[in-house]
Parts: sequence; C-alpha cells; structure tokens
Amino acid sequence: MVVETELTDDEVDRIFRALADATRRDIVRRTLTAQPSISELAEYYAMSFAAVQKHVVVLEKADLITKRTQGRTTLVTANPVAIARAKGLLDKYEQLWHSRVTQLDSLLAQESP
Amino acid sequence: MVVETELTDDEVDRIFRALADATRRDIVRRTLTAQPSISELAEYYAMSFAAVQKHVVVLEKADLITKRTQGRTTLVTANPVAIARAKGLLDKYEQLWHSRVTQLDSLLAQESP
DNA sequence: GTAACGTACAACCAAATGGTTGTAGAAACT
DNA sequence: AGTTTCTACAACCATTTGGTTGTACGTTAC
Repeated sequence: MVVETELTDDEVDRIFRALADATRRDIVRRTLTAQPSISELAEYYAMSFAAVQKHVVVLEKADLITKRTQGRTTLVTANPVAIARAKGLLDKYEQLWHSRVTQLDSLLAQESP
Repeated sequence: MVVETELTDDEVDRIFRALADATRRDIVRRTLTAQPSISELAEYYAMSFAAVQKHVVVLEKADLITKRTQGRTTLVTANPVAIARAKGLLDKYEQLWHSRVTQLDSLLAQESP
C-alpha cells in the first residue's frame, strides 16, 4: 500500500529544507528510537540550547517531529508518516524515470517491427 | 537489492537542499523523461534565463542532474541514481523507526514472561 | 519561599539563497 | 562577415538561514 501524498509545494519545500541539515537529520534519527527532551538533545551538539531549539522548530513546522510537553520538559518524537511522504515523492520521480524507459522501449519496438 | 549510500553529510545536505525548491523539483521531473536544453527549460518558468541556469547549477552540484553540451546548447538529464540514494536515506530512517517498535515489543515480552 | 532547571522567544549578526541585469564568448544561420 | 542564439558568469540586492546572547516564565526541588 502506497502512502497518500497530497502535499503542497510549500509543505514539500519545508520537508526537504528541514532534512538539508546534518544536525536536524541527527535529531530526526534520535527521536525515531527515543523521545528525548530538547535539553537532552542539546547535549549532543556543539551549539547553544537556543540553536537546537530552533532546529526543533524547523522540524516541527515540516511536521517531521511533534513536541509533547511533559511537566517542565518538552519531549520530541519523530513523525515517520512525514518521512514516508517524502519517500513517496521520490518514488514518484523514480516511476517517472521508469516510464521514460518503457516509452523508449515501445519506441524501439515500433522502429523494428 | 539496496542502493549503496556512502554519502557525506555535505553531499546529503546538497541533495535535500536542491530538492527543497519547487522549480528545481520541476526541472528534475522534466529531465527524467526528456533531455531539454536550459533555454527550453527556462520557457516554463516565470523567471529569467539566468535564474533557471543557476537552479540547474544547484542540481548539478547535488548530482541530481548532469549536463551534456550539444553544439551550442546544453542538454540536461536527471540522474536517477542520486534520487535512489536520497530515498535510501529515508529508508534508513524508516528502518530505525521499525527497530524501535521491535525493541518495544521485546521489552514488553520481557516484562510479561 | 527561593533557587535551579527547562523552555520560549526576541534581537542581533554573518553568510547563504534566489532573484535580477549586464557582459562576453562560442556555435549556428543567412 | 555579420547576426542571432545559447550559455556562462560576474555583480548586485532583498530575504532567509543558522548561529549567538539575553530575558522572561512556568515547573520542580530544597
């Protein structure tokens, strides 16, 4: 079963933009298998807490992660559905490419009947 | 068979960054099924030739397309291998997420022997 | 109650991005 | 030869990005 992708250009922009940064990709990775708080995440990176928090905001606006406030902490969880959607987009491209090959095939078939 | 992905952070940055723009995604789409010249591509978009040319440069540096000079024109072809690599990265994330689920499963299994 | 912790957010700054126009050169057409 | 076409690239500009520090506020711990 294929994941339904009804994404606007802006949404796709935000998803790929969010993934175009190594720190943010690492945050996605970590939050796929755990639910760290923002300050826990910040310990891993050589930058300020505020910088990490801004990365989390970018990921949240791309819907790649969701935040859940737990007392005074904010737990971060990756959203695999958004990842699957991004993959679905790339799948469309690959299918397009395969269609080119089949078009070429049928063209060759026409040329040598 | 899985596509081998030995990509540096910078390379991944460039790939996702290149895909984070609707015009560039459209160029990729078009060059998957055809090999237009840059000026042909430029006709589709409400921007200058130079702007389109710069988009092509961004895609080329991400290895998402390759240029081939044909006389005085430059033909643009998408590189589906790079697309497959990007998909491979997202696949890794999904696998990571699935591993979390199985970890949780085994944890539950431990708790209720 | 007070101190410490975790988060949010504003203001600021340097660098990158996405667009523009202009110039120059190679290839093709007459 | 001269003109047109296509491409490359520089210079410039406004906006966005990715980082910083500082401040404020709710929650937890003593």
